[in-house]
Amino acid sequence: MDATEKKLLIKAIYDIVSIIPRGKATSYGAIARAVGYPNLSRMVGRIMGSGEVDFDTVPAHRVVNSSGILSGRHAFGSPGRMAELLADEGVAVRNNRIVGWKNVFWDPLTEIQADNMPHHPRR
DNA sequence: AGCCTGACGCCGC
DNA sequence: CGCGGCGCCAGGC
Repeated sequence: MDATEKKLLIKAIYDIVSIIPRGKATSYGAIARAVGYPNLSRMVGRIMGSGEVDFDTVPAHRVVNSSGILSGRHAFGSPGRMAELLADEGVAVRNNRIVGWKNVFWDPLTEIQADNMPHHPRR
């Protein structure tokens, strides 16, 4: 993967993360699939934790692993900060894991398609 | 080039 | 549900 491709990939990832709704969360793998690189879930995590992400504009706290576990919590300053940010949005966290993960999970692929069909109800 | 690491994910037990 | 094992792949050394 050359520098140009990587740059585009990073932008695509930021775009996805930026539209994760409040009260929802998605996973590294789901983002990787949405941007067309299904095998690069690890790289999504690497980028989120690279220190280059502006947490004020990119809601990185809404990205967890496929089980709903806050695997990136150590990058938020204090240990409980990530859970705190989620709690403020109505997402409960217990033992570093999102409570009711299946219902909180927001899949970029299916949800973005729903956004493009304004004449049909979407949740 | 080889070796190790890791905000990952899937499967089996 | 937890845990280990394995596949995955970019980056750092």
